[in-house]
Amino acid sequence: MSQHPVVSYTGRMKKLLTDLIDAALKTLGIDATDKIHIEYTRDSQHGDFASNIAMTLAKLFKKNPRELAQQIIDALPPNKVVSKIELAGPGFINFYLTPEAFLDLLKAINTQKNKYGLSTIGKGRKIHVEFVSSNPTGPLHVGHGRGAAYGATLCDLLAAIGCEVHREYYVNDAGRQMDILAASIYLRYLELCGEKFEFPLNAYQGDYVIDIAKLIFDKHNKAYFHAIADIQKNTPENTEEKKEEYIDIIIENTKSSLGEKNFEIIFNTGLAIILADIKQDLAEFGVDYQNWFSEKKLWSSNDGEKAIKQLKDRNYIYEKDGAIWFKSTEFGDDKDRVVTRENGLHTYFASDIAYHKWKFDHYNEVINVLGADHHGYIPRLKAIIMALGYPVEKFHAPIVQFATLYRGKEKVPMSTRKGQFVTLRELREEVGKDAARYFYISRKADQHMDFDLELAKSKSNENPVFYIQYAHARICSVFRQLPEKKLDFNFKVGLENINLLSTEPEKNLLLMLTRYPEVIETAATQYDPHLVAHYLKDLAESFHAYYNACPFLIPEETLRHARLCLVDATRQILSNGLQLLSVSAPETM
RNA sequence: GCGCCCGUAGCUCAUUCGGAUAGAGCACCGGCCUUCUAAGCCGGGGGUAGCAGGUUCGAAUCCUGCCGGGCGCGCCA
Repeated sequence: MSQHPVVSYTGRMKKLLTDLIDAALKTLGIDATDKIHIEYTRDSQHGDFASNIAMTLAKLFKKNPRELAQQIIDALPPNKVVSKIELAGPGFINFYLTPEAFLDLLKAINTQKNKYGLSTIGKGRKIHVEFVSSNPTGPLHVGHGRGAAYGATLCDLLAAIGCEVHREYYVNDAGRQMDILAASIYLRYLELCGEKFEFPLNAYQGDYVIDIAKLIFDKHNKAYFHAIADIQKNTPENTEEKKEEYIDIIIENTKSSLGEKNFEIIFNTGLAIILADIKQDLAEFGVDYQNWFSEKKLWSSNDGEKAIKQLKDRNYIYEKDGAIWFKSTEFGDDKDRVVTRENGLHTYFASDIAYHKWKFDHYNEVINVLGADHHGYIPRLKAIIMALGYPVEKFHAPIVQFATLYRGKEKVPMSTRKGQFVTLRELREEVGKDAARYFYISRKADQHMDFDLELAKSKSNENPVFYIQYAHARICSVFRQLPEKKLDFNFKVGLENINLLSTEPEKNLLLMLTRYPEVIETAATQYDPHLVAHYLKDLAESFHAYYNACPFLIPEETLRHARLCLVDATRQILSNGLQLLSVSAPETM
């Protein structure tokens, strides 16, 4: 065996048993290595591990599964780790392990410390991950928080299995929504100048817009002032039916009154302040990016035109009704998509073409974490990738479902434009970063989630994250008291006496520990961070049960050392797992 | 209307991508602190997995239909 600092221990115990069964099958003249599947048992009455191999092969060879299972059992080579084998049910083979089977496990955890669980199975994968990418038209709200927590944890998991991960936030710093924001800021500015008028229904109404206007007013006073009548000229009625048209004319008037340069100053001031706020918010949430990708730059750098031209050269671009279209239907999309509008402006979709070309030009895998409202986008994104000639199977777009907010039983209405939302920052301040990070990823991403603010605020102690952290703190406390009680802990002696760890809770805890590397691998490769959250809860549960069943700080030397070996390994795994989730592992609580 | 996601205990969710008697937390009931942190442990009640079929040794999981919920279907972003 070569001496890598980081070793894959994934499925070690499973691998061991797989090898045993494989050997048995070979003696029976059967070659079916890839059919062997070992699983954990739900019930300890079925042993520690089980295999359904006899049932799988029985179907193939038209044999009696129980008879075949018995033959396999009889042919198993002798070994030191299996204490008992049973034939059960329709043909399951159940394995019971000896404590010695876990010797390497405890040794590895003790040696590799916070590196334990890392692997190299993802080595060579260079992955671009885009997540959150909320328009910089306002602060992040709790809906974005889920995407942020999911994306960040996913990235950390992929890095943990050895992938090279590039985290990126796509900044929509061009386009109509940003113009609406600039106009909204300007209107609030005019209010500060003393103008009185009805605010457009479609403008951004949050207080943060007023705050930005105040900054501009404080600095420049009335330098940008134009009469509201100029801004409102030619507008239709300010009604729900005509709100889109209304705001577009407001934008036009604002641009022509202010002039391009001054409009840009307002625009950029708003963008800079909001983007800075988002960056700080995410940083405080433990979410870091390698790059903030500017949509605007895509076009100022000519990448946009180049991407469209590439599609044109491949004959996927045509003209109709004065607009330029992309033949996405050729790649399974419902309808073709406009790239350049009749008015000559490129669409958001055109930016996506250029951006995804850029991604695949620099990375060999692309993950785009999308909010549930963007799921309809996936077919056209795939169309882009296929049309440009990139491998579509290297593109993944996991969907993060919305978190529906509740205040007690009352649903909280959410609208960015109306400024009615609970911000991610508010949530963090109320429930704390640890609880928020854990809670967000504790559910499957494609599962709808109800987020009760009252519960999160008033009873944050009920959050399972505290349960896990408590287990960690308890262990730390045990080791703190070791010297106080004039006792010591010798890891080597503990290992030598590992066979003393024979009680039910000890066996359970050992079995939980062996699962860790596989949980990381599965969570990473299946893009399912929630598996880690649930695993840690289960691990903590096994530990709390052990804690209550067996004392650790006892006079008997050998038993004490053995137990503390197990307890210390548990602390290490709890710490490693929490770190992956960006949740703290406190030593006292 | 079409497309995607989903429907599991009173509530919020798991169920190792087809395995054995479907599990936790919260809530409810009963026990456990002169002993390593009671933010804990042990025990109990609680289920036709939306409904109806199908596939097979075996289905919450795969297929079909129906019912119910969320989201999406612009020359918006």
